[in-house]
Order: sequence, then structure tokens, then C-alpha cells
Amino acid sequence: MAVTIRDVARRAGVSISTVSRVLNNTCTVSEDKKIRVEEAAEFLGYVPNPSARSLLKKSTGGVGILLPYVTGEFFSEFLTGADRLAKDEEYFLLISASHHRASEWRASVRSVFGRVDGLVVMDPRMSPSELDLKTGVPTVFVNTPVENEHLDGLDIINFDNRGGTLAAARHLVKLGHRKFAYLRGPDDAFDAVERLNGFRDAMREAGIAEYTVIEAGFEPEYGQEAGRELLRLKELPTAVLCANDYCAQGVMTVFHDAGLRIPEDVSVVGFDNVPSAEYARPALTTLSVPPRKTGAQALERLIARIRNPELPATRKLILPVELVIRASTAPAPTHKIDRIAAE
Amino acid sequence: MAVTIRDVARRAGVSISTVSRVLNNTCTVSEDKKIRVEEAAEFLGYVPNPSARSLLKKSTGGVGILLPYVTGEFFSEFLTGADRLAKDEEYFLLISASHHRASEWRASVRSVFGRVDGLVVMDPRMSPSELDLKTGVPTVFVNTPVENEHLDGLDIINFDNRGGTLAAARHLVKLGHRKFAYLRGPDDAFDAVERLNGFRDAMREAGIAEYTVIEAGFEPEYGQEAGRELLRLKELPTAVLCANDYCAQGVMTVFHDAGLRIPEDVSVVGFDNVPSAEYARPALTTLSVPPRKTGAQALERLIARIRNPELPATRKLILPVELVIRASTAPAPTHKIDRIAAE
DNA sequence: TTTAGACCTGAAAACGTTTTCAGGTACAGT
DNA sequence: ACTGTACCTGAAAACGTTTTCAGGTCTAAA
Repeated sequence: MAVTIRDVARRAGVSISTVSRVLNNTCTVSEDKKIRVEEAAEFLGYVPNPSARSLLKKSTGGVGILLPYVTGEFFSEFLTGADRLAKDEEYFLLISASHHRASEWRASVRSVFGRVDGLVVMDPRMSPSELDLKTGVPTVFVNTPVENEHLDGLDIINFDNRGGTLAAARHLVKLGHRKFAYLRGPDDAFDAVERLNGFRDAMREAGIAEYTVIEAGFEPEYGQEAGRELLRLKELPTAVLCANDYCAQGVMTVFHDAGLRIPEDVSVVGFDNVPSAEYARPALTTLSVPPRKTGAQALERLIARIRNPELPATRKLILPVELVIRASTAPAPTHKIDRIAAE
Repeated sequence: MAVTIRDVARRAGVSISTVSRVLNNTCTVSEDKKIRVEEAAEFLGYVPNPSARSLLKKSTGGVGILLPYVTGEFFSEFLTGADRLAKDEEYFLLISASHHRASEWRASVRSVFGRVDGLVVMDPRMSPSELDLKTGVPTVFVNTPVENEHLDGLDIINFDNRGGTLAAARHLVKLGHRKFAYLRGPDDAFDAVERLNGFRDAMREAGIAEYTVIEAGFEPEYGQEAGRELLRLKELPTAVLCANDYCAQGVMTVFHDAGLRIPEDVSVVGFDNVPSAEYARPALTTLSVPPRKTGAQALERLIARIRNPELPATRKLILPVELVIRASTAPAPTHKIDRIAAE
């Protein structure tokens, strides 16, 4: 049986009210009793029961984070940022992954319900209205699809996905590339679609009407599959933009194994700038989104709203995305390209 | 104001006891009242208050996970496994990272105290006694240093770190390598030390007295630094074993940039088999520890102990580690090795 | 000496549940 | 008709806190 406030009170020879007052120093208590209580609490190793406390205060001191995956550098960096801020602000973190599945999503929501003072929700495949959260706590959405007209009451942090790919493609156009391929992410993922749109914007802008778009995905396997598909084309693109860094890593392995040289024969660009992108060889040109900072920022905003419920909920923040040029991109090749047969 | 059991009782025209009984179907209730209660609860969207419930039941339905980092493929894979099992068993996950710092460690412990029914603790730098957990809940330690004689009351899951490196080094010896370097992890990290010991075992076994050990670490930066140091040696090793995969990735970038060919000039081995090891080029030979499975296993064991407190706590499990041979290792070179000057 | 006010303290209510306890009804067996 | 039993139900206690309320003491002012 855990030690309760009553035990402390008995040992200090005071009432439980006094113990509570001392421990929360909520109003003045005579010096001697204060010392007696503190000693007793220390001696007994008393820790207030969080359930009892939050039952009364109607706040738990916790923040829930709901995301599709807990795996992968992007998400884990996001969590690191969130964890950092949570610790600073003395909140605990309740984390749950949905794997884009409705059943797990419901289980996640159920598991946080009533246990947290606020929620950070990240799911690029579902709009806030589909998520239908009736949790009654402040919520910050990250990387979430939303039409501007339905913004009211929503607090959103997104990345400039569209602008990112646009910038990358522009860069490649400037390097003389004309034959492009885009390895797209799943079409039910909002960020993947935005990235594709950015690519299309760039092509339109450059007056390039013909380019290849291949359905890939966010994992290296999909990149490999798409890479093999590219190798079967009768004319190889000289520049390949990818849904994200993992996809890019996948396509790079296939190109490498086919004897293609990156960037001499073909340029490759990722998205996200995950830590491993820097350590790939060739190091990957990519678009830097700051997941750690975003995690911290989401939590900061959420905690501000928890502490001050008057704060208006409606807000939309679009974080800029930065082109990081590394070794995987170069001017368009002028030589003829040899490749080992596909498959 | 959230809807309480009292609201449901009023709407259904019964007492709160009856509502509770229906919702937990804890004993027989007449059919009509049962239906009325269920309808009322559904209509009002009633969800029992977890604080009130756990205050009474003395169990929270939560499990705490305390680890050094939440970043990196190893930890995030571990979390995925844990999350999976938690969801299956209807537990929520309270996660906190300590970054190997005592102050954060204490903050983490404080944040889970009283909020969870059990704890999974992973910290290769601290023995359970140093952690001095007086949480009063069942705890499973993962990848934690412990001397066999102090095992009582401890529930431990470790990897065969020593055997892993031993197997890798043996493999390289069999490939004809005689000039070895080992990039070691921090010497206060138990697993890093065990891995080094495995390497030393192999050298002794092969009768190799001279080899290089360099203080590196678990991040690619350290691998790069150590790699540059290796390049300054007057004689290059033909085989480099690393503290983990990230370290290996770091050293590989430096070798690559120095014009060394892997594995023709030098073989490199990692440890952990993180997902990106497969997609590096050359693909990394490494030792597979199954973090996801371990996460699930730790949680499974913990939940079993929570549900059955009679279960003896003392247990030590050492998970095998498997050598995964990929393209970064090859027979020892017989040719002379050219390298671009270090720095 | 009285009284107002400041200050300290304990009793008790409250938070939202679950669970025990006891009362009530209906029915079957005598 | 009476008793015993099974079944259902509501009142109330309990969980461990915080907070309100009110009582009590002490000091200072009148």
C-alpha cells in the first residue's frame, strides 16, 4: 500500500489539509509545522497520487500525441522535439500510433481520452473533420489536410510541401535538366499530393509538358520498385524527384546496382532531410523540414492553449522548407548513359 | 463540463450503481434498465473518467517506457513493437527520454510515478541499482548492465552483444583478415563494452595480438572522426568493426570520400541492423538485433506480471544476435591499397 | 477591556467512479 | 399463509486529494 497524505499528516501530527498546504505551498503555514510536514513527507517518501489530484483539478498534466507511426527518422525526430518541450514544461507524454488504420486510430483516441489536457494530432491521410475528435481538450494538428474555408476552430501546423518540391525542381531545371521523373507518394496522403503539385507547378513553369510520374510511396521498397520501372523506360530521366528521402534511398540503390552513376548520369532528390540523408553516398540533395523543431513548436503552442484557454484556437502556420544541396544532384549529363539491363 | 455517470443515471432513470453495473457488466441487471442505460450512455457520449476509476481500482491501464532516446531507428523500432503490444492489450504508453542525463532521468521517473501499472526501463549506462526505482510497480529492464549475483528481483532482457561481435570478427578472420580495427562506443555504456569484449575474444581466439581500438561512439559523426584517424595510420586495417550501424555509416562516408573501395579495399561491419543498413551502398554487413520484437517482448512480459503479481520477478533473458552478411564485407585484399590523403 | 482583523488550522465537502451493504420484490416450497 | 431464496436495485462508503468554510488564537487598535 502506497503512502498517502494521511500517513504524512499522522506522522507530522497535523491535519491532511495542512499537509496539502505545505506541499503545494498554497498559503501560509507556521514554520514549525511546515518543517515537520516536510520531514515526514521526505521520510515516508510521499508522492501525491496523480489520479486523486487530477480527479479534483480536472487536469492531468499530460499531453497526448497521435501519429501514424512511431518508427522512422521523421517521426522519431518529431517525438524528440516534443519530449524535450514536455519535460521542460513538466508535462508527460502519452504516445500512440495509428498506422493509418481506423481501428487503431479509435483505440488510440480511446486510450488518451480523459488522460490528457491536450492533443497533438498528425495524420496526413485524414482531415480533422474525418478524425471527429470529441475529446474536449485543445488540439494542435500537424501536417494535416485542411481547406482554408473550414479552418475555424482548428489549430494547424503544416509544412510548405508544395513550395519545397517546386524549389527543388526549379533548381534542377536551372542545372539544365529537361527529362524528369517524379516518384509520388500515396494519393490519399495530403502531403504527398502537395509535393506532387509542387513538381507539376515547376514543370508548367519551365514549359516541360512531358515527364514521368510513378506511383511509389514513403518506404525504400517502393522507391526500388519505381526505380526498376524507370530502368525499363526506353529513355531514362536525368532527374528523379522523390516523395521522401526513404523513397530516394530506395531508387538510389537500384540505380547503383544497375551501374548508373549518381549524379553524373542521373540526379536524385529526396524530401525531409532525415539524418541518414547526410550520410548516404552520394549524400542526398533534399528538402529540409525540421521535425524536431516542429514537435517542440506543436507542444509549445498546445501548452500555451492549455494554460490559457482564452487563446483563440484558429490558427494556421505553414513552416518553410529549405532546399539542401548535396552530392546527389549535378548539371544534366551531356554524355550517353550506359546501364545494365533492368531486372 | 464533461458528462458523468450521474447524467447517464438521470437520463436512464436509474441509480448510478446500476449504470456502473451495466457498463462494466459486473452483475445481472434487468433487461429494460440495461437497454435504457446503454441508450443514455450512447446518447450522451459518456466515457468514464479514468482518474476516478484508477483512483478506486488502483490501476491505471498504462505502461511507462523510459529510454535514453526516442530518436534513431533502434529506439523507434523498439517503441513500435511496444506500441503494437500495448494497443493489443489495451494499455496506453507513457514514454519519456532521459538522454543519459540524471536530471532528465529523475524528471522522467517523476512523470510516470503513479500513472502507470508497470515500467519498461532501457538504459545501458546505468545499472538497475543506480536507477533506484522505488515506484512499487513491476519493472522490466532492457539492455541493462547487471552482474549475475545481483539478479534477484530483477527482470531483464538483454542482447548477446558479446557473442554478436565475436561472430562477426570470426567471420572476417575466416575471410583472411588479419589487420583489424574496432571503433568502440562509450565506455560507460554497458552494451558498447560487451561488444568490445566480443571483439577481443575473437582476436585472442585467432591469435591476433595487434589491432587498433579507437574511441568512437554511436553516432555517425563519431564514426567519421574515427575513420579520419584510421586514415592517418601508416598501415590501414583491412577490416573495421563498429560500435553500431550509425558509426559504421560514418566511417564508410569517410572511406568513400578518401577513394577507398568497400569491400574491395576494406571491409566494414556494423551492429544493430537498423533498417537503413540494408539500403546503404554498399549494403552493410551487420548484426541483427530485433528491436521491434524486443519491445513487444518486454511489454508482453510486463503485462503478464501486472496481471499476475504472483509471477516471480527474477528472470534474465539474453536474446541471440544474428550475423547478416551483405556487401560491405569481402575476403581480405591482396592488392596494394591507394588512398587519397587524410583530411 | 473590548473588538476588529490577521493569521493559522482542522473539519468537511467535493471530484467521479466502483463496490459493499442492505432493503425490497417476487416466487417457490412447505 | 409463512418462510426461505434468488434476484434486482439504490444508498452509502470508499479511493486520495484539494479547497472551502468556519472556528480559534493572537495582536493591535480603540
